[in-house]
Amino acid sequence: MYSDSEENYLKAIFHLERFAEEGVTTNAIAEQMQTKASSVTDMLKKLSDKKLVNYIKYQGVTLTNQGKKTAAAIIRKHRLWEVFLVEKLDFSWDEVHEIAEQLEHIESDLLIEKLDKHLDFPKFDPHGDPIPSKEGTFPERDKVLLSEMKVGETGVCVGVKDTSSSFLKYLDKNGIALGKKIEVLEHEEFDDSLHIQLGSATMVISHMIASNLYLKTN
Amino acid sequence: MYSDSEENYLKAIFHLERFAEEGVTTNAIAEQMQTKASSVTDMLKKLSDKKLVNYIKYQGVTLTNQGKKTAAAIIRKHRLWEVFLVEKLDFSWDEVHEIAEQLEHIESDLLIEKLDKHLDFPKFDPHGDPIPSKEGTFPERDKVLLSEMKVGETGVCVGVKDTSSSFLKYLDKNGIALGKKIEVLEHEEFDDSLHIQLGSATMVISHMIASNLYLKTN
DNA sequence: AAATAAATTTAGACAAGACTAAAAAAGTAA
DNA sequence: TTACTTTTTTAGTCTTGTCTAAATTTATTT
Ligand SMILES: [Mn+2]
Ligand SMILES: [Mn+2]
Ligand SMILES: [Mn+2]
Ligand SMILES: [Mn+2]
Repeated sequence: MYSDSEENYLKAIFHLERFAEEGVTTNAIAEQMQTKASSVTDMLKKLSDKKLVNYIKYQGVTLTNQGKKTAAAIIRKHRLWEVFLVEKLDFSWDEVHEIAEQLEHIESDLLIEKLDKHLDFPKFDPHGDPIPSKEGTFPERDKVLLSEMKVGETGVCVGVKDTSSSFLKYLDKNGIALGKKIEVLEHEEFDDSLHIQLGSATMVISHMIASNLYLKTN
Repeated sequence: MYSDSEENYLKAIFHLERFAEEGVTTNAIAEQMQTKASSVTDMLKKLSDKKLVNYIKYQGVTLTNQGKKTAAAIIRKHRLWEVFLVEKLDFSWDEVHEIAEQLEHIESDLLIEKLDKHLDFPKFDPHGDPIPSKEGTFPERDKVLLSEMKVGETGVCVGVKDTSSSFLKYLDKNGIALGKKIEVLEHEEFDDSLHIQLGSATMVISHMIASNLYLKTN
């Protein structure tokens, strides 16, 4: 239906649109996609011709409904494959993104339906990101950054903001994983580091870390 | 490493090479790939530059060792994915080829290693075709076409020669599947049809069918 | 309101992979 | 051996997706 490149642009615009109040800018897309602004302009014209984006010269783009639906479908595939890689093939959560980037372009509705069933209809991927339904709606979940929690509060890890390999490996090394319970014991004013209770252990965590970890508080 | 198109050409040449005494001809490749002879010539030059084929103008091509190794790796991926689709996702054997055609181009050695393990290191795909090892060697298996068996002989279905959806569906409909035991009861001289014993049932099978079904005789 | 800077688009080029039409080589028949 | 046929290659074109360099538009300063 759509080329890999077109799909990647749609995905990039979709992600950028959530933080943009106006249209998404050419430069923002170029940076996200690691490409040149002129290449972006070329592609925006093509996507516009195909009614996937609303594009007015010099004014950035927004996705059309068709564009949003298509982007959601690609994200759905990406995240389902990530679940597969971690749950079934025993990959660790820092290894799956690049492979999912390829797998997300495999074209077969039946395949995704069967994969979804095989994985028992997961709602969140290995990084805690929501998996959109076939219809394109994203499951919501209350979550808050660890850095925004007050001393004495308790929560369960449900996601990461930064999904870089180095951050995920740091969490692994320190025994922090999705599903783990954390209590904020103490807040260090000087550098905003936190003392936390993790299972039976207690540890100190920098603000950098705490501001990239999502918890669900009850 | 190599583009999807290059990989597809290598695969086509690999399959054609097994029935060609001389080099594989341009026209044969064009037919196999559903493309034009001129496109084939273009690609043969590229593959030759990359030392994947031995190509002399007007004399057809053969794969180099590097070409053979690469082709085997792609076939390995294709067939492992087919096993996955049938064994884990519950596809039927007539639905998997097109999807495997896409999945075979996913690039990750680790993925294939883990998939292989997940599937418990299968040696044959859902159609009975051998899955080459990581090193590129194909497992052998004694097998004979049902049409070449003598009256009274017994064997177990281990593969199909024709893998078209219509043939596979015919087999499904008639309860013929890999692993099933078949005995040749009678040979009809007039049209070479066969009366066979399949489990507790007896049935008549045309020569067309019998000459596309491989059995292992003990 | 100019002048300057930044963002964006256009123009022109290139590589990959395909095609058509024409030329060249190889094979076959008279 | 010459004529005809088939196969293969070459020449030139097209599309997709990318790039650089230049032009244009928009935004920000003085
Ligand atoms: Mn990812
Ligand atoms: Mn993810
Ligand atoms: Mn197949
Ligand atoms: Mn097969």
